[in-house]
Amino acid sequence: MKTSFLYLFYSLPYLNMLSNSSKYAIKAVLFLALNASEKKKVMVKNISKPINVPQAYIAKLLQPLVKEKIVSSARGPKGGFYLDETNLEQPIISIVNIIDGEKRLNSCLMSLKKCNEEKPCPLHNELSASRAQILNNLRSRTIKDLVKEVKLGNAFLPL
Amino acid sequence: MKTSFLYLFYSLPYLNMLSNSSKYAIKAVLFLALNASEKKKVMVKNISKPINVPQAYIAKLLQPLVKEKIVSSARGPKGGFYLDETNLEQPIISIVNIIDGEKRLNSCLMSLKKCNEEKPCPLHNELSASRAQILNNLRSRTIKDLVKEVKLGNAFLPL
DNA sequence: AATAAAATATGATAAAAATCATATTAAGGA
DNA sequence: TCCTTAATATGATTTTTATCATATTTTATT
Repeated sequence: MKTSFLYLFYSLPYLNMLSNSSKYAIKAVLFLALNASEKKKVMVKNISKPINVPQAYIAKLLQPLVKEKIVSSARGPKGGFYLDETNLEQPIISIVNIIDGEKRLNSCLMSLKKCNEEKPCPLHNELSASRAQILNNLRSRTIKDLVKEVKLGNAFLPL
Repeated sequence: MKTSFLYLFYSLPYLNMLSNSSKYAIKAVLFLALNASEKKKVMVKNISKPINVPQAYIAKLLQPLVKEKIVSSARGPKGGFYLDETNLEQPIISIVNIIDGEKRLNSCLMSLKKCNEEKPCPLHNELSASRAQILNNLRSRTIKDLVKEVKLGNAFLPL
């Protein structure tokens, strides 16, 4: 069945739900989940290369994630980043919320400032169903879930 | 069937294929296609309100579209914007190419500067299939097609 | 012809996102 | 204890995107 172009069109508003920074952060976290452990910490430079994000940039993105306990780290020699069990249980959405702030994902899809639950814009209800679905995914899936899916075999890791 | 979160994850790189400006422009053009004609031109201020984009902003976006014959216009009293038959036959992608430039849609999905056809990045081939599909849609569908679909009845117009 | 209404052209400003640089702090190993 | 390694904190810079402002040109109408 041919996908309706309208589908694409309607999805336009979603195309900015995540910032580049969030995407980078997700990539980095997934990379750590797959390649690091408490016994095998990974340094920023060894993260930035494979996921292809400038070192100083990804380093900065990792800071708040460490502070909010999405990622673990250790300084000094033998130091680096990794995920512990608790980290792995965090939902994907927390990464986005930390990097982009809560507002972005929750604001009006049409960027209509005056639009809100009480006074919804024309599209609010129609769109919010599919948005809710996306949000739900981000909320209910943990990093671990993501790792599981990757390992199960759809298999290639987008870096 | 539950959508794999991986699907979402893999689609991350696409989330920036279009700029906001392009989306605004597409909205404006579709709005004109549905509401204007040579006999019933629409002024910028009457476009900007319903599609909810600042007047000066959408005015600026319309200029290059007029110059490239995606949109028609007339100055002075009774002037305004509209689409003629030729305009309606233009593919959606031309809007994007004019507003964002050709580069954006064609550059590496992972924003890898060194990546190109000869020296593709690890993801290039996997991703390029689905990208090709999107591009193909944008290339093969005209504004008229879009209007037709809207009128046929999936029906609501996202403004 | 004069007037007014519209697009057009141009550029200034603001805001956000991305990137770079550097000094500081903590930890391990000699 | 001292040195080195690595994260951390901070902030500066650059680039891109979005927005605003204003003067100019064209055209219909009177």
